[in-house]
Amino acid sequence: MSEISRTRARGIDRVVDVLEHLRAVRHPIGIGELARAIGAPRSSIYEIVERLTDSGLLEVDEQNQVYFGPSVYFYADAYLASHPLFRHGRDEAIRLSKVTGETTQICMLLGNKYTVAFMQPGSSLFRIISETGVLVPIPWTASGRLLLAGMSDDSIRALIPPEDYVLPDGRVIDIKDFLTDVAAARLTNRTMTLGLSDPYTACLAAAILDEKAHAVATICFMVPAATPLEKREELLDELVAAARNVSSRLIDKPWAAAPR
Amino acid sequence: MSEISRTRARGIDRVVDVLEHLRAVRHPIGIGELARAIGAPRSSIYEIVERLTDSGLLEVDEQNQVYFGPSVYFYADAYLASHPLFRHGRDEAIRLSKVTGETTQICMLLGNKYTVAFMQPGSSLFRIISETGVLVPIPWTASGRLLLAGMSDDSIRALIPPEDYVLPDGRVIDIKDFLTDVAAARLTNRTMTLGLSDPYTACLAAAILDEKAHAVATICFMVPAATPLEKREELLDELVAAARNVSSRLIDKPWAAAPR
DNA sequence: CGATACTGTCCTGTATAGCGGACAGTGTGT
DNA sequence: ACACACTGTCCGCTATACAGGACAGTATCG
Repeated sequence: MSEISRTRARGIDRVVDVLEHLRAVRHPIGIGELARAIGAPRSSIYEIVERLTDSGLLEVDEQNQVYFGPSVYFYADAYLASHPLFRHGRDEAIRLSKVTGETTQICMLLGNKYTVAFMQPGSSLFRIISETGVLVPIPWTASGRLLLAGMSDDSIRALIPPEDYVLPDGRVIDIKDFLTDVAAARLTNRTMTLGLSDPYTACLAAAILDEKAHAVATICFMVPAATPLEKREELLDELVAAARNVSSRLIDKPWAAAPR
Repeated sequence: MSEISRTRARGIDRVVDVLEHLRAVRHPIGIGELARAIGAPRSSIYEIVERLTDSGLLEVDEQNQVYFGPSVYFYADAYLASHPLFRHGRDEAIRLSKVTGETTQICMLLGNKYTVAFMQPGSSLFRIISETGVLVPIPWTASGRLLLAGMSDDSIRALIPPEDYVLPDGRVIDIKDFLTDVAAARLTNRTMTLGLSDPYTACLAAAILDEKAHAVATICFMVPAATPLEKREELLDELVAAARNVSSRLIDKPWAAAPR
Protein backbone atom coordinates (compact mmCIF):
# COMPACT_ATOMS: atom_id res chain seq x y z
CA MET A 1 0.00 0.00 0.00
CA SER A 2 2.68 2.51 0.94
CA GLU A 3 6.13 2.97 -0.56
CA ILE A 4 8.69 0.25 -0.15
CA SER A 5 11.17 2.74 1.24
CA ARG A 6 13.06 1.43 4.24
CA THR A 7 13.77 4.89 5.59
CA ARG A 8 11.99 6.72 8.33
CA ALA A 9 8.42 7.49 7.39
CA ARG A 10 6.45 10.66 7.91
CA GLY A 11 3.75 10.97 10.49
CA ILE A 12 1.21 11.85 7.83
CA ASP A 13 2.01 8.75 5.83
CA ARG A 14 1.58 6.64 8.92
CA VAL A 15 -1.79 8.23 9.55
CA VAL A 16 -2.93 7.48 6.03
CA ASP A 17 -1.64 3.92 6.29
CA VAL A 18 -3.47 3.40 9.56
CA LEU A 19 -6.76 4.68 8.21
CA GLU A 20 -6.44 2.70 4.98
CA HIS A 21 -5.64 -0.44 6.88
CA LEU A 22 -8.66 -0.04 9.13
CA ARG A 23 -10.80 0.44 6.06
CA ALA A 24 -9.35 -2.70 4.53
CA VAL A 25 -9.78 -4.98 7.54
CA ARG A 26 -13.10 -3.45 8.59
CA HIS A 27 -12.54 -4.42 12.20
CA PRO A 28 -11.19 -3.00 15.40
CA ILE A 29 -7.62 -4.19 15.75
CA GLY A 30 -4.96 -4.19 18.47
CA ILE A 31 -2.34 -1.48 18.31
CA GLY A 32 0.57 -3.89 18.06
CA GLU A 33 -1.12 -5.87 15.35
CA LEU A 34 -1.88 -2.66 13.51
CA ALA A 35 1.77 -1.64 13.61
CA ARG A 36 2.83 -5.01 12.29
CA ALA A 37 0.22 -4.95 9.54
CA ILE A 38 1.35 -1.63 8.10
CA GLY A 39 5.03 -2.32 8.74
CA ALA A 40 5.57 0.49 11.22
CA PRO A 41 7.42 0.63 14.55
CA ARG A 42 5.15 -0.02 17.50
CA SER A 43 6.28 3.07 19.35
CA SER A 44 5.28 5.28 16.44
CA ILE A 45 1.85 3.75 16.13
CA TYR A 46 1.17 3.99 19.85
CA GLU A 47 1.93 7.68 19.57
CA ILE A 48 -0.18 8.24 16.49
CA VAL A 49 -3.14 6.29 17.80
CA GLU A 50 -3.11 8.35 20.97
CA ARG A 51 -3.06 11.59 19.03
CA LEU A 52 -5.80 10.52 16.64
CA THR A 53 -7.91 9.18 19.47
CA ASP A 54 -7.73 12.57 21.17
CA SER A 55 -9.06 14.19 18.04
CA GLY A 56 -11.85 11.64 17.62
CA LEU A 57 -10.59 10.29 14.32
CA LEU A 58 -9.95 6.96 15.99
CA GLU A 59 -11.54 5.21 18.92
CA VAL A 60 -10.04 2.69 21.33
CA ASP A 61 -12.42 0.27 23.00
CA GLU A 62 -12.13 -1.35 26.41
CA GLN A 63 -9.87 -4.10 25.07
CA ASN A 64 -7.64 -1.45 23.48
CA GLN A 65 -8.75 -2.31 20.00
CA VAL A 66 -8.48 0.60 17.57
CA TYR A 67 -11.08 1.61 15.02
CA PHE A 68 -12.55 4.68 13.41
CA GLY A 69 -13.89 7.34 15.74
CA PRO A 70 -16.87 9.65 15.60
CA SER A 71 -15.05 12.43 13.75
CA VAL A 72 -14.99 10.49 10.50
CA TYR A 73 -18.75 10.36 10.69
CA PHE A 74 -19.02 14.12 10.85
CA TYR A 75 -16.47 14.62 8.13
CA ALA A 76 -18.45 12.27 5.94
CA ASP A 77 -21.65 14.11 6.76
CA ALA A 78 -20.06 17.32 5.52
CA TYR A 79 -18.73 15.54 2.46
CA LEU A 80 -22.13 14.14 1.60
CA ALA A 81 -23.82 17.48 2.11
CA SER A 82 -21.51 18.99 -0.50
CA HIS A 83 -22.02 16.17 -2.98
CA PRO A 84 -25.51 16.00 -4.46
CA LEU A 85 -24.32 12.88 -6.25
CA PHE A 86 -24.49 10.86 -3.08
CA ARG A 87 -27.73 12.25 -1.78
CA HIS A 88 -29.57 11.77 -5.03
CA GLY A 89 -27.79 8.55 -5.91
CA ARG A 90 -28.82 7.00 -2.62
CA ASP A 91 -32.40 8.11 -3.07
CA GLU A 92 -32.60 6.62 -6.53
CA ALA A 93 -30.98 3.38 -5.41
CA ILE A 94 -33.46 2.98 -2.59
CA ARG A 95 -36.35 3.75 -4.90
CA LEU A 96 -35.18 1.32 -7.59
CA SER A 97 -34.62 -1.38 -5.04
CA LYS A 98 -38.18 -0.97 -3.81
CA VAL A 99 -39.72 -0.84 -7.27
CA THR A 100 -37.80 -3.72 -8.84
CA GLY A 101 -36.96 -5.79 -5.78
CA GLU A 102 -33.37 -6.09 -6.99
CA THR A 103 -30.18 -5.32 -5.12
CA THR A 104 -29.08 -1.85 -6.22
CA GLN A 105 -25.68 -0.25 -5.83
CA ILE A 106 -23.98 3.07 -6.37
CA CYS A 107 -20.39 2.50 -7.45
CA MET A 108 -17.41 4.72 -8.10
CA LEU A 109 -13.67 4.79 -8.55
CA LEU A 110 -11.30 5.46 -5.71
CA GLY A 111 -7.80 5.93 -7.01
CA ASN A 112 -7.22 3.06 -9.39
CA LYS A 113 -9.75 0.74 -7.80
CA TYR A 114 -13.46 0.26 -8.02
CA THR A 115 -15.71 0.28 -4.99
CA VAL A 116 -19.32 0.10 -3.92
CA ALA A 117 -20.26 3.42 -2.37
CA PHE A 118 -23.77 2.46 -1.37
CA MET A 119 -25.86 -0.66 -1.49
CA GLN A 120 -29.54 -1.29 -1.02
CA PRO A 121 -30.39 -4.99 -0.78
CA GLY A 122 -33.31 -6.24 -2.84
CA SER A 123 -36.38 -7.94 -1.49
CA SER A 124 -35.41 -11.34 -2.85
CA LEU A 125 -32.99 -13.38 -0.79
CA PHE A 126 -29.82 -12.93 -2.73
CA ARG A 127 -26.38 -13.01 -1.27
CA ILE A 128 -24.35 -9.88 -1.07
CA ILE A 129 -21.43 -9.94 -3.48
CA SER A 130 -19.19 -7.25 -2.11
CA GLU A 131 -19.25 -5.01 0.89
CA THR A 132 -19.39 -1.24 0.74
CA GLY A 133 -15.95 0.35 0.60
CA VAL A 134 -14.00 -2.74 -0.34
CA LEU A 135 -11.58 -1.96 -3.14
CA VAL A 136 -11.82 -4.17 -6.23
CA PRO A 137 -9.77 -4.15 -9.46
CA ILE A 138 -11.59 -2.12 -12.08
CA PRO A 139 -11.54 -4.78 -14.84
CA TRP A 140 -13.49 -7.19 -12.64
CA THR A 141 -16.67 -5.18 -12.94
CA ALA A 142 -19.20 -3.95 -15.47
CA SER A 143 -19.39 -0.57 -13.79
CA GLY A 144 -15.64 -0.19 -13.98
CA ARG A 145 -15.85 -0.11 -17.77
CA LEU A 146 -18.38 2.71 -17.65
CA LEU A 147 -16.39 4.67 -15.13
CA LEU A 148 -13.36 4.72 -17.41
CA ALA A 149 -15.35 6.01 -20.37
CA GLY A 150 -14.05 9.54 -19.94
CA MET A 151 -10.38 8.49 -20.16
CA SER A 152 -8.07 7.89 -23.10
CA ASP A 153 -6.71 4.42 -23.77
CA ASP A 154 -3.25 5.55 -22.70
CA SER A 155 -4.34 6.91 -19.36
CA ILE A 156 -6.34 3.74 -18.74
CA ARG A 157 -3.21 1.67 -19.40
CA ALA A 158 -1.30 3.90 -17.02
CA LEU A 159 -3.99 3.72 -14.35
CA ILE A 160 -4.58 0.01 -14.01
CA PRO A 161 -1.79 -2.21 -12.71
CA PRO A 162 -1.27 -5.40 -14.76
CA GLU A 163 -2.23 -7.73 -11.90
CA ASP A 164 -5.73 -6.23 -11.87
CA TYR A 165 -6.50 -7.93 -15.18
CA VAL A 166 -6.31 -11.32 -13.50
CA LEU A 167 -9.77 -12.44 -12.39
CA PRO A 168 -10.30 -14.22 -9.05
CA ASP A 169 -10.57 -17.55 -10.87
CA GLY A 170 -7.21 -17.07 -12.59
CA ARG A 171 -8.44 -16.09 -16.05
CA VAL A 172 -6.68 -13.09 -17.57
CA ILE A 173 -8.50 -10.30 -19.35
CA ASP A 174 -6.79 -9.11 -22.51
CA ILE A 175 -6.10 -5.41 -22.32
CA LYS A 176 -7.22 -4.82 -25.92
CA ASP A 177 -10.53 -6.55 -25.27
CA PHE A 178 -10.95 -4.49 -22.14
CA LEU A 179 -10.33 -1.24 -23.98
CA THR A 180 -12.85 -2.32 -26.60
CA ASP A 181 -15.38 -2.90 -23.82
CA VAL A 182 -14.69 0.55 -22.46
CA ALA A 183 -15.15 2.11 -25.90
CA ALA A 184 -18.47 0.31 -26.28
CA ALA A 185 -19.58 1.49 -22.85
CA ARG A 186 -18.65 5.03 -23.85
CA LEU A 187 -21.13 4.93 -26.73
CA THR A 188 -24.13 3.30 -25.11
CA ASN A 189 -23.63 4.40 -21.50
CA ARG A 190 -24.76 0.98 -20.32
CA THR A 191 -23.02 -2.29 -19.57
CA MET A 192 -24.09 -5.81 -18.86
CA THR A 193 -21.64 -8.47 -17.76
CA LEU A 194 -22.28 -12.12 -17.00
CA GLY A 195 -20.24 -14.11 -14.52
CA LEU A 196 -17.29 -11.78 -14.41
CA SER A 197 -16.29 -11.55 -10.79
CA ASP A 198 -18.76 -14.27 -9.82
CA PRO A 199 -20.14 -17.00 -12.11
CA TYR A 200 -23.76 -16.79 -10.95
CA THR A 201 -24.23 -13.06 -11.02
CA ALA A 202 -24.99 -10.65 -13.81
CA CYS A 203 -24.15 -7.03 -13.31
CA LEU A 204 -26.13 -4.30 -15.05
CA ALA A 205 -24.93 -0.71 -14.89
CA ALA A 206 -25.57 2.79 -16.20
CA ALA A 207 -23.34 5.80 -15.69
CA ILE A 208 -24.13 8.95 -13.77
CA LEU A 209 -22.50 11.90 -15.52
CA ASP A 210 -21.36 15.25 -14.20
CA GLU A 211 -21.80 18.59 -15.95
CA LYS A 212 -18.81 17.81 -18.20
CA ALA A 213 -20.34 14.44 -19.16
CA HIS A 214 -17.72 12.50 -17.23
CA ALA A 215 -18.87 9.36 -15.50
CA VAL A 216 -18.57 10.04 -11.79
CA ALA A 217 -20.45 7.00 -10.57
CA THR A 218 -22.65 4.18 -11.76
CA ILE A 219 -25.93 2.86 -10.58
CA CYS A 220 -26.27 -0.88 -10.98
CA PHE A 221 -28.22 -4.03 -10.29
CA MET A 222 -26.75 -7.34 -9.21
CA VAL A 223 -29.11 -10.03 -10.53
CA PRO A 224 -28.85 -13.81 -10.83
CA ALA A 225 -27.14 -14.81 -14.08
CA ALA A 226 -30.18 -16.93 -14.90
CA THR A 227 -32.40 -13.86 -15.28
CA PRO A 228 -33.87 -13.88 -18.82
CA LEU A 229 -32.26 -11.45 -21.24
CA GLU A 230 -35.49 -9.60 -21.86
CA LYS A 231 -35.95 -8.95 -18.18
CA ARG A 232 -32.35 -7.76 -17.89
CA GLU A 233 -32.79 -5.33 -20.76
CA GLU A 234 -35.87 -4.00 -19.04
CA LEU A 235 -33.96 -3.48 -15.81
CA LEU A 236 -31.14 -1.82 -17.69
CA ASP A 237 -33.61 0.66 -19.15
CA GLU A 238 -34.70 1.50 -15.63
CA LEU A 239 -31.09 2.07 -14.61
CA VAL A 240 -30.40 4.35 -17.55
CA ALA A 241 -33.46 6.42 -16.71
CA ALA A 242 -32.46 6.61 -13.06
CA ALA A 243 -28.89 7.57 -13.95
CA ARG A 244 -30.11 10.32 -16.26
CA ASN A 245 -32.35 11.48 -13.46
CA VAL A 246 -29.46 11.82 -11.02
CA SER A 247 -27.14 13.30 -13.65
CA SER A 248 -29.57 16.07 -14.45
CA ARG A 249 -29.69 17.06 -10.80
CA LEU A 250 -25.91 17.35 -10.59
CA ILE A 251 -25.85 20.39 -12.83
CA ASP A 252 -27.02 22.68 -10.03
CA LYS A 253 -23.98 23.87 -8.15
CA PRO A 254 -24.18 22.48 -4.62
CA TRP A 255 -22.94 25.51 -2.72
CA ALA A 256 -23.26 28.26 -5.32
CA ALA A 257 -25.28 30.58 -3.10
CA ALA A 258 -23.74 29.46 0.17
CA PRO A 259 -23.01 31.95 2.94
CA ARG A 260 -19.44 32.84 3.72
CA MET B 1 -8.34 24.59 18.77
CA SER B 2 -4.65 23.67 18.80
CA GLU B 3 -1.96 24.55 21.33
CA ILE B 4 -0.77 28.10 21.58
CA SER B 5 2.82 26.93 21.19
CA ARG B 6 4.84 29.08 18.83
CA THR B 7 7.20 26.24 17.99
CA ARG B 8 7.21 24.04 14.96
CA ALA B 9 4.15 21.85 14.74
CA ARG B 10 3.84 18.20 13.85
CA GLY B 11 2.46 17.01 10.55
CA ILE B 12 -0.21 15.04 12.35
CA ASP B 13 -1.37 18.05 14.28
CA ARG B 14 -1.62 20.00 11.07
CA VAL B 15 -3.70 17.25 9.54
CA VAL B 16 -6.07 17.24 12.48
CA ASP B 17 -6.30 21.03 12.41
CA VAL B 18 -7.09 20.99 8.70
CA LEU B 19 -9.83 18.41 9.07
CA GLU B 20 -11.33 20.14 12.09
CA HIS B 21 -11.33 23.46 10.32
CA LEU B 22 -13.09 22.03 7.28
CA ARG B 23 -15.68 20.54 9.59
CA ALA B 24 -16.18 23.88 11.26
CA VAL B 25 -16.53 26.00 8.13
CA ARG B 26 -18.47 23.33 6.23
CA HIS B 27 -17.27 24.69 2.90
CA PRO B 28 -14.54 24.14 0.37
CA ILE B 29 -11.82 26.69 1.03
CA GLY B 30 -8.69 27.90 -0.75
CA ILE B 31 -5.38 26.47 0.40
CA GLY B 32 -3.91 29.82 1.36
CA GLU B 33 -7.01 30.78 3.28
CA LEU B 34 -6.94 27.43 5.03
CA ALA B 35 -3.35 27.95 6.11
CA ARG B 36 -4.17 31.37 7.47
CA ALA B 37 -7.25 30.10 9.27
CA ILE B 38 -5.40 27.44 11.22
CA GLY B 39 -2.29 29.55 11.68
CA ALA B 40 0.08 27.38 9.71
CA PRO B 41 2.73 28.18 7.12
CA ARG B 42 1.41 28.03 3.60
CA SER B 43 4.17 25.77 2.38
CA SER B 44 3.31 23.16 4.99
CA ILE B 45 -0.36 23.19 4.12
CA TYR B 46 0.29 22.94 0.39
CA GLU B 47 2.34 19.86 1.14
CA ILE B 48 -0.20 18.30 3.44
CA VAL B 49 -3.13 19.00 1.17
CA GLU B 50 -1.32 17.34 -1.70
CA ARG B 51 -0.59 14.26 0.37
CA LEU B 52 -4.12 13.99 1.73
CA THR B 53 -5.60 14.55 -1.69
CA ASP B 54 -3.59 11.64 -3.04
CA SER B 55 -5.03 9.43 -0.36
CA GLY B 56 -8.59 10.62 -0.99
CA LEU B 57 -9.05 12.15 2.45
CA LEU B 58 -9.31 15.56 0.84
CA GLU B 59 -10.48 16.71 -2.54
CA VAL B 60 -9.46 19.77 -4.55
CA ASP B 61 -11.96 21.15 -7.03
CA GLU B 62 -11.30 22.96 -10.30
CA GLN B 63 -10.88 26.28 -8.50
CA ASN B 64 -8.37 24.66 -6.14
CA GLN B 65 -10.76 24.77 -3.24
CA VAL B 66 -10.10 22.07 -0.65
CA TYR B 67 -12.73 19.96 1.05
CA PHE B 68 -13.26 16.44 2.35
CA GLY B 69 -12.65 13.63 -0.11
CA PRO B 70 -14.36 10.31 -0.73
CA SER B 71 -12.23 8.39 1.77
CA VAL B 72 -13.94 9.98 4.74
CA TYR B 73 -17.19 8.63 3.42
CA PHE B 74 -15.89 5.08 3.42
CA TYR B 75 -14.31 5.45 6.83
CA ALA B 76 -17.62 6.67 8.15
CA ASP B 77 -19.41 3.78 6.53
CA ALA B 78 -17.13 1.39 8.38
CA TYR B 79 -17.61 3.35 11.59
CA LEU B 80 -21.38 3.24 11.30
CA ALA B 81 -21.37 -0.47 10.52
CA SER B 82 -19.55 -1.09 13.79
CA HIS B 83 -21.87 1.13 15.81
CA PRO B 84 -25.39 -0.18 16.18
CA LEU B 85 -26.12 3.03 18.04
CA PHE B 86 -26.13 5.01 14.83
CA ARG B 87 -28.02 2.52 12.74
CA HIS B 88 -30.77 2.04 15.28
CA GLY B 89 -30.75 5.65 16.43
CA ARG B 90 -31.29 6.85 12.89
CA ASP B 91 -34.10 4.40 12.32
CA GLU B 92 -35.88 5.47 15.49
CA ALA B 93 -35.44 9.15 14.70
CA ILE B 94 -36.92 8.70 11.25
CA ARG B 95 -39.80 6.70 12.65
CA LEU B 96 -40.54 9.23 15.42
CA SER B 97 -40.39 12.07 12.98
CA LYS B 98 -42.96 10.35 10.80
CA VAL B 99 -45.25 9.41 13.67
CA THR B 100 -45.20 12.70 15.53
CA GLY B 101 -44.41 15.13 12.70
CA GLU B 102 -41.75 16.75 14.90
CA THR B 103 -38.11 17.44 14.10
CA THR B 104 -36.11 14.62 15.69
CA GLN B 105 -32.39 14.55 16.41
CA ILE B 106 -29.74 12.15 17.62
CA CYS B 107 -27.18 14.05 19.67
CA MET B 108 -23.90 13.16 21.31
CA LEU B 109 -20.75 14.55 22.87
CA LEU B 110 -17.59 15.05 20.88
CA GLY B 111 -14.74 15.92 23.19
CA ASN B 112 -16.08 18.65 25.44
CA LYS B 113 -18.72 19.86 23.01
CA TYR B 114 -22.21 18.81 22.11
CA THR B 115 -23.26 18.08 18.56
CA VAL B 116 -26.16 16.88 16.46
CA ALA B 117 -25.21 13.56 14.92
CA PHE B 118 -28.36 13.10 12.89
CA MET B 119 -31.44 15.13 12.20
CA GLN B 120 -34.75 14.25 10.62
CA PRO B 121 -36.89 17.31 9.93
CA GLY B 122 -40.53 17.18 10.96
CA SER B 123 -43.50 17.59 8.67
CA SER B 124 -44.42 20.99 10.01
CA LEU B 125 -42.55 23.96 8.65
CA PHE B 126 -40.15 24.70 11.47
CA ARG B 127 -36.77 26.24 11.07
CA ILE B 128 -33.68 24.18 11.69
CA ILE B 129 -31.87 25.28 14.81
CA SER B 130 -28.44 23.77 14.35
CA GLU B 131 -26.72 21.88 11.59
CA THR B 132 -25.39 18.39 11.93
CA GLY B 133 -21.79 18.28 13.13
CA VAL B 134 -21.60 21.82 14.44
CA LEU B 135 -20.05 21.91 17.89
CA VAL B 136 -22.04 23.63 20.62
CA PRO B 137 -21.19 24.24 24.30
CA ILE B 138 -22.73 21.50 26.39
CA PRO B 139 -24.57 23.78 28.87
CA TRP B 140 -26.57 25.34 26.05
CA THR B 141 -28.62 22.21 25.53
CA ALA B 142 -31.05 19.93 27.26
CA SER B 143 -29.40 16.85 25.85
CA GLY B 144 -26.04 18.00 27.14
CA ARG B 145 -27.30 17.61 30.69
CA LEU B 146 -28.34 14.04 30.04
CA LEU B 147 -25.10 13.18 28.32
CA LEU B 148 -23.12 14.20 31.39
CA ALA B 149 -25.19 12.06 33.71
CA GLY B 150 -22.51 9.38 33.91
CA MET B 151 -19.83 11.77 35.14
CA SER B 152 -18.93 13.07 38.56
CA ASP B 153 -19.31 16.76 39.39
CA ASP B 154 -15.55 17.16 39.45
CA SER B 155 -14.97 15.69 36.03
CA ILE B 156 -17.78 17.84 34.67
CA ARG B 157 -16.08 20.93 36.06
CA ALA B 158 -12.83 19.79 34.49
CA LEU B 159 -14.46 19.06 31.15
CA ILE B 160 -16.36 22.23 30.41
CA PRO B 161 -14.44 25.47 29.85
CA PRO B 162 -15.87 28.46 31.75
CA GLU B 163 -16.80 30.37 28.60
CA ASP B 164 -19.23 27.61 27.64
CA TYR B 165 -21.54 28.66 30.48
CA VAL B 166 -22.25 31.94 28.69
CA LEU B 167 -25.37 31.66 26.57
CA PRO B 168 -25.57 33.28 23.11
CA ASP B 169 -27.69 36.10 24.56
CA GLY B 170 -25.05 36.87 27.21
CA ARG B 171 -26.75 35.28 30.21
CA VAL B 172 -24.45 33.16 32.36
CA ILE B 173 -25.45 29.78 33.72
CA ASP B 174 -24.42 29.16 37.31
CA ILE B 175 -22.27 26.06 37.56
CA LYS B 176 -24.06 24.87 40.70
CA ASP B 177 -27.44 25.17 39.01
CA PHE B 178 -26.07 23.32 36.04
CA LEU B 179 -24.77 20.45 38.17
CA THR B 180 -28.17 20.28 39.87
CA ASP B 181 -29.79 19.98 36.45
CA VAL B 182 -27.41 17.18 35.56
CA ALA B 183 -28.19 15.37 38.80
CA ALA B 184 -31.91 15.66 38.08
CA ALA B 185 -31.40 14.35 34.56
CA ARG B 186 -29.45 11.42 36.01
CA LEU B 187 -32.51 10.34 38.01
CA THR B 188 -35.29 10.73 35.50
CA ASN B 189 -33.36 10.16 32.27
CA ARG B 190 -35.33 12.90 30.58
CA THR B 191 -34.93 16.62 30.19
CA MET B 192 -37.05 19.46 28.97
CA THR B 193 -35.67 22.96 28.45
CA LEU B 194 -37.45 26.08 27.34
CA GLY B 195 -35.76 28.87 25.43
CA LEU B 196 -32.24 27.92 26.33
CA SER B 197 -30.21 28.32 23.17
CA ASP B 198 -33.16 29.89 21.38
CA PRO B 199 -36.14 31.67 22.99
CA TYR B 200 -38.85 30.12 20.81
CA THR B 201 -37.79 26.51 20.99
CA ALA B 202 -38.30 23.84 23.59
CA CYS B 203 -35.97 20.90 23.59
CA LEU B 204 -37.11 17.50 24.84
CA ALA B 205 -34.60 14.72 25.26
CA ALA B 206 -34.13 11.17 26.53
CA ALA B 207 -30.83 9.35 26.88
CA ILE B 208 -29.71 6.26 25.01
CA LEU B 209 -27.64 4.11 27.36
CA ASP B 210 -24.91 1.59 26.64
CA GLU B 211 -24.47 -1.75 28.41
CA LYS B 212 -22.87 0.00 31.39
CA ALA B 213 -25.83 2.41 31.63
CA HIS B 214 -23.75 5.35 30.45
CA ALA B 215 -25.50 7.87 28.25
CA VAL B 216 -23.87 7.60 24.84
CA ALA B 217 -26.35 9.70 22.92
CA THR B 218 -29.73 11.35 23.24
CA ILE B 219 -32.77 11.32 21.07
CA CYS B 220 -34.67 14.58 21.10
CA PHE B 221 -37.42 16.74 19.70
CA MET B 222 -37.17 20.41 18.89
CA VAL B 223 -40.67 21.84 19.29
CA PRO B 224 -42.04 25.38 19.43
CA ALA B 225 -41.91 26.75 22.96
CA ALA B 226 -45.65 27.44 22.73
CA THR B 227 -46.46 23.72 22.62
CA PRO B 228 -48.77 22.93 25.57
CA LEU B 229 -47.10 21.19 28.50
CA GLU B 230 -49.36 18.17 28.26
CA LYS B 231 -48.40 17.65 24.63
CA ARG B 232 -44.73 18.03 25.51
CA GLU B 233 -44.99 15.44 28.27
CA GLU B 234 -46.61 13.10 25.81
CA LEU B 235 -43.80 13.59 23.31
CA LEU B 236 -41.24 13.07 26.04
CA ASP B 237 -42.83 9.73 26.87
CA GLU B 238 -42.41 8.74 23.24
CA LEU B 239 -38.75 9.73 23.36
CA VAL B 240 -38.08 7.74 26.50
CA ALA B 241 -39.68 4.68 24.93
CA ALA B 242 -37.67 5.13 21.77
CA ALA B 243 -34.45 5.61 23.72
CA ARG B 244 -35.11 2.46 25.74
CA ASN B 245 -35.74 0.70 22.47
CA VAL B 246 -32.39 1.68 21.02
CA SER B 247 -30.56 1.08 24.29
CA SER B 248 -31.80 -2.47 24.53
CA ARG B 249 -30.45 -3.21 21.08
CA LEU B 250 -26.98 -1.96 21.99
CA ILE B 251 -26.38 -4.86 24.32
CA ASP B 252 -25.70 -7.27 21.46
CA LYS B 253 -22.04 -7.03 20.58
CA PRO B 254 -21.81 -5.64 17.06
CA TRP B 255 -18.95 -7.78 15.73
CA ALA B 256 -18.88 -10.63 18.23
CA ALA B 257 -19.15 -13.37 15.62
CA ALA B 258 -17.34 -11.49 12.89
CA PRO B 259 -14.90 -13.25 10.56
CA ARG B 260 -11.19 -12.57 10.88
C1' DC C 1 0.74 53.00 -14.27
C1' DG C 2 2.46 51.29 -9.68
C1' DA C 3 0.77 49.33 -5.37
C1' DT C 4 -1.19 45.62 -3.01
C1' DA C 5 -2.66 40.93 -2.37
C1' DC C 6 -3.00 37.10 -3.79
C1' DT C 7 -1.41 32.28 -5.60
C1' DG C 8 1.57 28.07 -6.44
C1' DT C 9 6.53 26.38 -6.46
C1' DC C 10 11.04 25.74 -4.79
C1' DC C 11 14.96 25.91 -1.65
C1' DT C 12 17.71 25.62 2.65
C1' DG C 13 18.74 25.15 7.98
C1' DT C 14 17.58 23.20 12.14
C1' DA C 15 14.32 21.81 15.78
C1' DT C 16 12.39 17.62 16.51
C1' DA C 17 9.55 13.57 15.28
C1' DG C 18 10.03 9.14 14.52
C1' DC C 19 12.87 4.97 15.20
C1' DG C 20 14.97 1.37 17.60
C1' DG C 21 15.50 -0.87 21.46
C1' DA C 22 15.23 -1.63 26.44
C1' DC C 23 12.12 -2.50 30.06
C1' DA C 24 8.59 -4.44 33.18
C1' DG C 25 4.24 -6.68 33.26
C1' DT C 26 0.82 -10.24 31.68
C1' DG C 27 -0.78 -14.45 29.72
C1' DT C 28 -0.51 -18.99 27.65
C1' DG C 29 1.60 -23.41 26.61
C1' DT C 30 4.48 -27.29 28.07
C1' DA D 1 9.32 -24.23 36.35
C1' DC D 2 10.85 -22.01 31.95
C1' DA D 3 10.16 -20.29 27.32
C1' DC D 4 7.77 -17.54 24.30
C1' DA D 5 4.76 -13.86 22.66
C1' DC D 6 2.60 -10.51 23.73
C1' DT D 7 1.56 -5.52 25.61
C1' DG D 8 2.22 -0.62 27.05
C1' DT D 9 5.84 2.84 28.44
C1' DC D 10 10.03 5.24 28.25
C1' DC D 11 14.37 7.27 26.44
C1' DG D 12 18.22 9.01 23.60
C1' DC D 13 20.08 9.66 18.69
C1' DT D 14 19.77 11.52 14.23
C1' DA D 15 17.60 11.76 9.62
C1' DT D 16 14.45 14.82 8.01
C1' DA D 17 9.93 17.23 7.95
C1' DC D 18 8.64 21.56 8.77
C1' DA D 19 9.03 26.71 8.73
C1' DG D 20 10.23 30.61 6.52
C1' DG D 21 11.23 33.08 2.97
C1' DA D 22 12.32 34.06 -1.93
C1' DC D 23 10.39 33.89 -6.34
C1' DA D 24 7.54 34.44 -10.52
C1' DG D 25 2.95 34.80 -12.09
C1' DT D 26 -1.89 36.66 -11.94
C1' DA D 27 -5.76 39.74 -10.49
C1' DT D 28 -7.82 43.79 -8.75
C1' DC D 29 -7.68 48.42 -7.41
C1' DG D 30 -7.28 53.60 -7.97
